[in-house]
Amino acid sequence: MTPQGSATNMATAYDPKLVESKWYAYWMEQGFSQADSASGKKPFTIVIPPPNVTGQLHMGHALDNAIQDILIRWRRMSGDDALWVPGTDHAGIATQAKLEEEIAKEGLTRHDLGREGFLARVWDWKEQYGSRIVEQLRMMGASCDWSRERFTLDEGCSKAVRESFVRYYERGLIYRGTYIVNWCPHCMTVISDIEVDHEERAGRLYYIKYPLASGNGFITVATTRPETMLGDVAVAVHPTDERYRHLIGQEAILPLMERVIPIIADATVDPAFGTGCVKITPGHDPNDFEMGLRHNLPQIAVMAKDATMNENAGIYQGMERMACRARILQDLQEQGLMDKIEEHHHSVGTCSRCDAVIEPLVSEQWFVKMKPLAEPAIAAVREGRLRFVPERYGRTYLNWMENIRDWCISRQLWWGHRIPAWTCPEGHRTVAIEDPACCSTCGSTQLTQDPDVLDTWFSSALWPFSTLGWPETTPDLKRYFPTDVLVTGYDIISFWVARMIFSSLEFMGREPFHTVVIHGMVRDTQGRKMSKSLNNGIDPADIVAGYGADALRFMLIHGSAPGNDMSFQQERLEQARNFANKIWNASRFVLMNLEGYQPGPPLDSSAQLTLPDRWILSRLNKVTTSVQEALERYDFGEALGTLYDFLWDEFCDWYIELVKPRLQPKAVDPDPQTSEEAAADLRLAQGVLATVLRTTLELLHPFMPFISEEIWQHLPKGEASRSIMITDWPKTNATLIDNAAERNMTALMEGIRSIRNLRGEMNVPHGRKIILQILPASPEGRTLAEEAKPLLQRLANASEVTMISEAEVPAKALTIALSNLTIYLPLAEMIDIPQEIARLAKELAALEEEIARLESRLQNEGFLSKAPQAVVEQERVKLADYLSKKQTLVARQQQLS
RNA sequence: GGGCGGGUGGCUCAGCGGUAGAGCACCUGAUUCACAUUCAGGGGGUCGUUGGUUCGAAUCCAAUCUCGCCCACCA
Repeated sequence: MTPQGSATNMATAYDPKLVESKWYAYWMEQGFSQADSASGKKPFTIVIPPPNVTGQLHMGHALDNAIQDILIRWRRMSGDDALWVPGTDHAGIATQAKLEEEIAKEGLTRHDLGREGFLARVWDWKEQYGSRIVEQLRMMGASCDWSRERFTLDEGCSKAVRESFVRYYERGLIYRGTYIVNWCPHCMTVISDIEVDHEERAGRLYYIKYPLASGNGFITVATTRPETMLGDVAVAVHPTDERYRHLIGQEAILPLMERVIPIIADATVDPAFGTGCVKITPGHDPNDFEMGLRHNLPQIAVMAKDATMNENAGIYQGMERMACRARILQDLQEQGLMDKIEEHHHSVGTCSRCDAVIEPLVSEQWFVKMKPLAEPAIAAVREGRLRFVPERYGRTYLNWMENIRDWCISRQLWWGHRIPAWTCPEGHRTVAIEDPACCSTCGSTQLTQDPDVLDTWFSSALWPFSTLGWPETTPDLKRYFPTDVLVTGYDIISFWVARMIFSSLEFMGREPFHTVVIHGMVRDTQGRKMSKSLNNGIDPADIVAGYGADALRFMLIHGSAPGNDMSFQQERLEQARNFANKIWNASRFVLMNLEGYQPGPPLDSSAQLTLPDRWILSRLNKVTTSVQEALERYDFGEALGTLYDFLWDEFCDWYIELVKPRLQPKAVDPDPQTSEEAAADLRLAQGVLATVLRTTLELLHPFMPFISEEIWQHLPKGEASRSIMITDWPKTNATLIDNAAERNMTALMEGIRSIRNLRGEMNVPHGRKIILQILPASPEGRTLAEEAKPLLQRLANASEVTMISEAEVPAKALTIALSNLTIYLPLAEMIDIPQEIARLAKELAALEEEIARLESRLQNEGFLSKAPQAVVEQERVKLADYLSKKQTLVARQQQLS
C-alpha cells in the first residue's frame, strides 16, 4: 500500500491526521479485524460494553475501548483468532427521556404520537446516533469485527430476551407481585433499587402529636415526611420500651384525617430515635410496608403517580406533595398538634436518570427472584472460576450479590423489550416466546399484551451470548462463547457485570468470561466526574482531531494504575503527542540511515556486535519480556511505561547517539580489509537499528496502532507482511540477553555523565574538545576501555582518547573513578590542584558514607542469614565497586598532595 | 452503620519489602549534523501522623487524622 523506502518524504513533525484515517480504512478493507472461525486458531473474545445508543462516547468510553483494543490487538498478534464484538444498547429510560424532550420542543407528548408513532421516531433517532458512536470508535482505532455488530433491540437480541423471560418464568424465577417500589414521578416509571441514588440532604424532623383515642393525652411521633401521615395506619413502639408499654393495644386518632389507628409493638422500632414512636405508612415507606405485612395492616396510597395527593388524601387531594406538606404543617400548627421541629440530615432517594425525588409506592410489577440466581454467581467468584482485576472489585461484586434483593424488571415505558405476557378477559396469564393466538388456559383469542417493557439491563445481561446467536446454537456461539475478558468501569459492576454473570450461569450453564478487567473513571482537571450539568465533558473526537488517536490512547493508559481513577489533563496529552513525535523522528533517523540495507536473518549473539549493540539488544529483549508480563497481568500502564522509557531514554538518548559515527559515510579507505570491515559494521549497525525499532513498534502497536503501522510499513521487511496488525508478536530471544554488556554500559554511561558534569563545573565551553586518558585497572577494564574509546569521543566530545599506564598519569588532570578503570581529564591550564583535592575529598566523603552503610549491613548477621541470597550478592558487588573507586580516589589524593 | 480507595517533590500521578521515580513547572547551558513536540545538566520529597512486625518499611500490621467513592429500609 505505502511504498517501503526512505525517510526523505517524512515530515519533520508527526501529523496524525495524515495517517490515521488511511490506515483504519486499510485495516477494514483488508478485513484484519474480522474474526475467522475457520482459522483453527485459539479464539479470544471480548464483547464491548454497549454504549447507550443515544449518547455519544465520552472519555470514559475512550479509556474502556482503548483497553479492549489493546487486549484484542495483542492477542491477535499473538496468534489468537481475536473477536471483538461491537454494539450499542437501546438504553430504555435514557433514550425515551431524550426523545420526549425532543418532541416536547414541537409541543407534543408521546401520547400525542401514540405508541407506534413514538417508537418510529425513536428508531429514526437511534439510526442517527448509533452511527455517531461507530464513527467515534473508528476514529480511536478500535479493531472491532464490524460484521458482527449488534444492538440490544435487534431481532436476535429480542429473541434472546423472550427466550430468557419465558425460561425464568417457567422456572418460577420471574413473578408478578405487588410490592413497594421506587417510583420516579418524573420519568413516570418504576425503577430498580440500584437506579436510585441516595443523596445526603438537610431536612427536618417534625414531631407530631397524635391524640390518644382514650382522650388521655397524646402519643408523639417523629417524621421527616409529614405529608405521608394521611396514609398512616398505625403507630408503633418498641415492645420493651417502658415509656410506652402501657399504650400498646390502645388506639390513637390520626390528626387531619380523624382516623382511629392502633398502637402496635414492633422490635424494629428504635427507641432512641425521635420519641421512640413511629407512624406507620405502608403505602409510602418501604420499612412501614414490611411492618404492615407483619401486622396485617392495610395499605393506603395517598399519592398519585405524578406525586400529587389523590382521593385518599381528603381535603389535600390534588395538591403537589411539597405544597401538601406545607399545608399540613400549617394545619397541625393551628390545631396545636405540632410539638417541635428539629434540623435533621437524612438521605433522600433520587432517580439516577432525572434526579427527581423517588416516591416509594405500592404497585404491581414483574420481578426476578434473585436468591437462587445469586448463589451460583457468588460461587463462581468465590471458587475462582471468574476473576476480577484488580482483585478488590471482586469484593464489591460479592458484597452486592450477597445482599441482593429481588429485581424489579418492568418499566412503564414504550422504548424497550415489551414483556411477553398476555392476559385474556378471564384474567388468565399467558407467557410465551411467540405471540400467542389464544389464552393458554381458556383458549380465548382476546388477548392483551402487558403494556410494560423490560429494564434495559435485562437485555444487556444476556449480551455475551445473545450477540453470538443464542438462543440458536450458532457456530459463533459454539466457538466464541464463553468469551474471555470483560472490560468495564467499576460503576456498573452491579448494574451489568453481576447480571451477566448470573444470567449466563442460568442459561449457558457457565461463566460468560473468565476475567473482568475493571478500570477507573476519567475525571476532569479538578478531579470531578465529567457530567453534562458541569459541562466539563470532553468529546474524544476533539482530542483525536487535535492530538491524534495514538496520543489520546497513550494519555489514557500511561501512568495510570489498574482500577484507579485518572484525571484528564492537557499536559499529559502534550506528553503523549511529544512521545509520538519522538517515535516519528527516531524512525526518520533510522530510515534515513538504512540505505543499502537488506534485512537478513534475525540478529544473534554470534554477530560482531559492539558493546552498545549487545546492550540495546539485551535491553530490548528484557523489555519484550516485561511488556508481555505486564499485559498478562492486565497492567497496561506498566507495559506502556516500559516502552516509553526504553524508546526515549535508552534507544533515542543513548543508542542512537552512540551509533551515529558508525553510520557516517567514511572516506574510501585504501586498505580493502578496513573498508570491508567498516561496511560490515555499517550493515550490523543498520541491522540493530532496524531490529530494535521494528520490535519496539510491534510491542507498541496495541497501544498506539496508527503511528506504529505507518512507520512499520516504511521499514524494510524480509518476508512480505501486509500489516503490523497481523504480524507476529515479538518473542524474547534469551540468547541476546547480556548482563555483562548491561553492566559495562551502565558503567560507561556513568563515566560519560561524570565527564559532562565536570565539563560543566569547570566551565569547559561546549564546543571545546577535550582529551581523555584512560587507565585500566584490570583486563576487563582494558577491554571496556577499548570499546569505550569511540563512544567517549562522541558523547563526551573528546578529540582524543588514549590508554595510559600508571606511570603516565598526569598531575594536572581531573579524575573520574569507575569500578575497573579510571578516566583522567588533563585540562592543565584550568586545574587548581588544591581545588581538585577538595573535590576528590567531597566525593570520597559521599563514597565513605555509602561504604559504611553497606559494610554495616554486610556485617549484620540477620541480614546475611535472612535476606535473599541475590540481595546479599548485589550488596557485595556494590561494596566491592565502591571500595575500588575509593582506593583510586585515595591514591589520587595522595598523588596530588 | 458497613465496605473500598486516595493522602509520595510546586502541580498531576507511578512505585507498594531491599539505598525515593516520571511528566509538567522551575533554574543553568546547548542547538545548521532525526526531533525545540529537542538535547545536556541542576534545585526540590524525614513518602499524612503514631505505634508495631522485620536484618531492612513509602511499601506489611494496628491505631489515628483527612479527602473521596460505593453499599444500607437512620422514621
